[in-house]
Amino acid sequence: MTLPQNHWSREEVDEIRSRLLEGFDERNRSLPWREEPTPYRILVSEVMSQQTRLETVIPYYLRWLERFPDFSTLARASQEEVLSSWQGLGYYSRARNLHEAAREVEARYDGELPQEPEALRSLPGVGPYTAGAVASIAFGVVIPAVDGNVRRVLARLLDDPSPTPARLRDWAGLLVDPARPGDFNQALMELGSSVCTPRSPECGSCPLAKFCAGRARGRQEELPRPRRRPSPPHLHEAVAVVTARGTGGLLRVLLRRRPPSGGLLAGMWECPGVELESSERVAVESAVSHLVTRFVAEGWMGEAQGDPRDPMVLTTVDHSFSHRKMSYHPRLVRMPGPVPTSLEGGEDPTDRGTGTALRWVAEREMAELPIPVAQRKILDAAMARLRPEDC
DNA sequence: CACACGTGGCC
DNA sequence: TGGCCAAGTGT
Repeated sequence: MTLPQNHWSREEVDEIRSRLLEGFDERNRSLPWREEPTPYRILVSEVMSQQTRLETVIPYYLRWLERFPDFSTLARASQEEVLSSWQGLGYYSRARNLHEAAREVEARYDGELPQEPEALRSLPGVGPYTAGAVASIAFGVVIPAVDGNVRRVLARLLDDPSPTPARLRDWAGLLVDPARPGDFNQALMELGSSVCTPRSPECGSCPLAKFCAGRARGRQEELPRPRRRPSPPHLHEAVAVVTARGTGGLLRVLLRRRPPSGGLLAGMWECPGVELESSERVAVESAVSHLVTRFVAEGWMGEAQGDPRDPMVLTTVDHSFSHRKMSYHPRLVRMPGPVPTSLEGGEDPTDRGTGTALRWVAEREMAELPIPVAQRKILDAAMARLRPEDC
């Protein structure tokens, strides 16, 4: 392995830095967290940006800052508020970790984010990349920040198809400008996202082309080597969209909260569902029927008598997660109701510490609850189906 | 090291 | 439609 100091001379390292920073200054991209950077805002922006495009992050960031302007506000918020604000961004453990990090900052650091990379690293949701990014951007600590963009740029500069994390850290650490570490790190990332792109990199306009070993061999397009992933499994789920009228004829939907820690979509609300062995129509009908029978037996309809009307078939919703492909097979089940007043908005009497809970949610409350994208689609379709009629 | 963990955009 | 990828982290 080539040692960092043997690859480029001192003068060449200086030139790489100045070329990169020059382009960064000229472009001078305007981003909300660059307006009035504070450690809190930089941390929020970096966590939101994990595995997520900046254009997607910006509106979430702006809303987040209005709702949780500082560590103290975030630390005092409920998990439900936090997840609601994160709803649609994905990787919801980031929100739970950021929430917990804010509480640690309040409790252990007197409300001030620590500057030391190791201290940052110990906060939940802060790994090597985020610690480096926050330390360098918010505090001027001379430390690299290696994300996917930087990895690709370095793989090409060094002509290394599979650079190890240690090698990437060493090279990025050699290059980082001691005078402007935060700007340098961002410049390297922006080069990767705008010029040194995964496909069809624009080497002609790259300020570092003359230093690029991959380019010299004409194989920049093959660097770094992509990891092959097996295609994720395709699963099926029967979904019961159970509705009833409550006080004043207000429409309510029976929703379930997923266990609040660990696992897919932790703490998010959804329509009750059952994983299916087969996607056959009868399997769906049977599963939904079982669910409804159970809800009635558990008293969710209170003293109400009568059977639900025949379930209505809603359009199947296909949704790809990062590691599985789901087909949701929803049925709209209208209960005779009314929802007993004692159950409206109340706690789940059948929650025996499983972490899951059921609740009759008014249509209006759904906007406040953290509900994943696929479930939103199901609920929207169900509400649209109900609206034209009087049920 | 491998895998879980969301969503949206692009081709 | 399907595969790839994005300012990664936790286990």
